[in-house]
Order: sequence, then structure tokens, then C-alpha cells
Amino acid sequence: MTKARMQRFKVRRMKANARERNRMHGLNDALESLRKVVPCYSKTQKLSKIETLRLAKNYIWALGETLRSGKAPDLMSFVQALCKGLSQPTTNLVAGCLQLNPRTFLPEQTPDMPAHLPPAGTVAYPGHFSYQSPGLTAGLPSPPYGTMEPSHIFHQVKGQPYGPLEPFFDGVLVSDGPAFDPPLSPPLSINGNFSSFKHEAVAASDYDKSFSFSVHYGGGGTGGHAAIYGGGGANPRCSELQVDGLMGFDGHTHHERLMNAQLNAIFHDS
DNA sequence: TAGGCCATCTGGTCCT
DNA sequence: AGGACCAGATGGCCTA
Repeated sequence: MTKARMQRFKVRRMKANARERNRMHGLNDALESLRKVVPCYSKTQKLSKIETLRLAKNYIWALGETLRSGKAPDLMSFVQALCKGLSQPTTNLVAGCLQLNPRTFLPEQTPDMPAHLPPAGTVAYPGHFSYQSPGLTAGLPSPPYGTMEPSHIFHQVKGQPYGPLEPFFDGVLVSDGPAFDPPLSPPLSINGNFSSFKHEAVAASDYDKSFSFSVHYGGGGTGGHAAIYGGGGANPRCSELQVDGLMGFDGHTHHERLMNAQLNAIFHDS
């Protein structure tokens, strides 16, 4: 290779390297944006790339499942769905963000919860207990955590310090935990997310009635997955929902229109 | 010190 | 030809 050709190669390589750097920076910027919209954003303890993607996937899935079922989940089921497949530190972070009592976070350590059968008429979250974090059994992990205050979980509820669901989580929400960072994430809330569409909270009694998410204990398996993805597809078709025009989609099926109506009944003023 | 995570470089492939 | 994308290699940093 002549000296001139070598020089041209070097220049080309430098330009390619610069482009690749910029490309990766763009990718990282997008990932940082994602970190800020998934639950448990913390400046002090940043989620890794892979954990951010996993958490985002779980978050989307859990929200979609909520939309599909048309029923508000209980907090623990929701968090356990969020934590599926996450590493122990990230699982601990999620627990810390929600200020959950880890003893109630693990199903096998909640004697007052049915350990094998979800209540009748409930929506199962199959396979969402496959990960059992040993760190959680010993108590809350050390700070720093991200934050998801109970007041943010149910922040849209009028006239309630923590929202109408708070009584349901007695013994779950930790009131005297370590000092947390100021809240950074958007509200982690089935109810909060819906209420952000509607700007109106559901009455406490309605939450009571619609609280029907449950957990499917026993390690999942193929049957459990069939339960998740059965009924015509993996995607709960949340895009079909028309919530204040944020998520419109043409081509509603009859079932989707019914679901839409059901969700409207649940999450809109009644 | 090992392992995890990350940024960067590099060469290959595909597309315009 | 040049750019975008991808995956492997490498070295640095941090933490348990």
C-alpha cells in the first residue's frame, strides 16, 4: 500500500470511527430517554442498558395486560410483572423505588396470600415469580434507590394523601425506609397512567371493585404462557384504545370495541 | 481479583 | 463510493 493510499485509509477510518461514536451516542441518548420514562429512574443508580430494556419491556407488557383485562392490578402483581427477568440489584431497585416491604414482595413469604390459586375471575400473571431475589428476603437493599413515592403511585387521586389504594397496601408500603432521592420517574401507576389520560381519578370504591389482578404461582410453564398470550395474540392491543385521543387506531374488531367500552366504563367517570 | 458494564475501534455486510 | 448497521475485540472503570 502506498503512502497516499494508507493516508486515505486512515482518514476514512477516522471518519467512520467518528460516525460510529455519534451513532452510539445517539443510541445512548435514546436509552437515557427510555430510562426516564420507565419506573425507577435514579440519578445515583443508573440502570444498565440491558436492564433498562428489560424493565421497559416488562412495563409495556404489564400496562398492556392491564388494558387488555380492563382491570386495575394490585401493586405487588404489577411490580412482580415489572421485575420478571431482571437482575437482583434491579429487582431490589424496583422494590426500593416503590418502597415495598420485601417480605410481602415475594409470594412464598406472604402467608396470607394464596400461594397457588389465583382468586376466581382474576387475571393471572403467569411466570412472574420465576425470579426470586435472595436479596429481597433479607430486607431492603442499601440505598441509594430511585424513588416512586406512594403519593406518586396514586398521585392523581383527589383528597387522598396516598390515594384510595393505599389501604390495600398496608404492610406493603414501607413507611420508615431509608432516605430516597426525590422522585424522578413519571408516576408508576396503572391508575396514574390512566388518570393521566383522563385527568380524573376513579373513586376508591371503584378501585375496590376493579382490583382483580392476581398472580399465578407455581413457576409458570407453557400452560401459563398460553394463558398470557392466548386469545388471539400476544399483544393486548392497547393501541386500539381511544383514551383522550392519545391512542387511536382504525380497524377495531368487535371485541376491541367491547374492550374499549369496558375500559371507558372503568376509567372514566361513572 | 474477578466479573459486570461501558466506550471505542475495527472489519464485514448491506443499501443507496 | 460512502454511509448505516452490526458484532467481535479490547481496555478502562467500578464494585463485591
